[in-house]
Amino acid sequence: MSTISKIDIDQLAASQLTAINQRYTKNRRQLIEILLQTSKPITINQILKSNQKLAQSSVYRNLAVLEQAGLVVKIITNDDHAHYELAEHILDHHHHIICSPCGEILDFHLSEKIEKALESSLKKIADDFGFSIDRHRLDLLGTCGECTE
Amino acid sequence: MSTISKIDIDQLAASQLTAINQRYTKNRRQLIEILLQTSKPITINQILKSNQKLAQSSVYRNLAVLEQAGLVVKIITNDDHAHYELAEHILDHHHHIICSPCGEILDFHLSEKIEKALESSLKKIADDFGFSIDRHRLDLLGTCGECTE
DNA sequence: CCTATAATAAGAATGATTCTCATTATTGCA
DNA sequence: TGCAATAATGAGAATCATTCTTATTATAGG
Repeated sequence: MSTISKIDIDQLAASQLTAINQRYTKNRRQLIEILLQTSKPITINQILKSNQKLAQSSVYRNLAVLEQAGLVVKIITNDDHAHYELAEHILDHHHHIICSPCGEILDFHLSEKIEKALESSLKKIADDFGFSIDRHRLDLLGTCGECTE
Repeated sequence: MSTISKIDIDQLAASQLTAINQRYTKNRRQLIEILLQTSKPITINQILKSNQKLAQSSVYRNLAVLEQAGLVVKIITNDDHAHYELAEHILDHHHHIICSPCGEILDFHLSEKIEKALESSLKKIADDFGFSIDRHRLDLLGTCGECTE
């Protein structure tokens, strides 16, 4: 669990937005706030439900801006709706366990040992392919307890 | 690299389709054939280009059927177009390295040692979450050599 | 307090994917 | 082999998440 405070995130958000010539507006603050309060990736519809005053088009646009600023990550699965969560330097490095039937996504962590081993492996592989790597992602796909019952 | 032969795949395909009350028709044969000849996941548009006689709606429908039969896997990334490839029991277990700028996807393999360690870790995690797991996927996201130049 | 510029939000447009349905192919049985 | 009965096909329409447009509103800096 991350221990970053609200004020730190505001400073971070402001500086990362400034870096790409964007402002840290009220709407964008609210999006960060909502994502901070949620412990798992959520959809645009869930965001709109949690704050009825937000305009759909603005939420789409602002999440894209926040993603460009590196503050938010867009998660695409086989579900119809994209999910969003805060970037890993705000939360922490983690992976996703996804329920295919209902689309829910939860975060999980690998042990440090395996994570390290994996990372060094991936670094070599990226070199072999002539890729420069931004990040890796690891998903577990299955069915949650509720959907099994 | 897999050494499964064409005839084996036809038998496999026929039996897995039969299992879900579907036929192994000419169109579906051709899709399997195209995917077999390609060494990386491809989009519907690429499939349509490689065989101009296929109808778009049929390709969509039949790939969905082949996916239900467990013969084909649909790969969704942040790219606009889904990619498709043969299932892992036909190819073999592997992961994807994805170029974000151009959307290309290539296959890579982890060493057996790391793959095993990862799998046993993931099994425990799935139990903790009360999930039954179908599979895991690991993606490397970055920029390929061509897009860097 | 002004002015220039950026952000907002309502609704239109886009486009990948899915659906509809009339036509064509396939299967199993007589 | 011929005949239903049923499934697959394919052309185009429909869907729907997402993106774009544009007039209005907010913001920053002099």
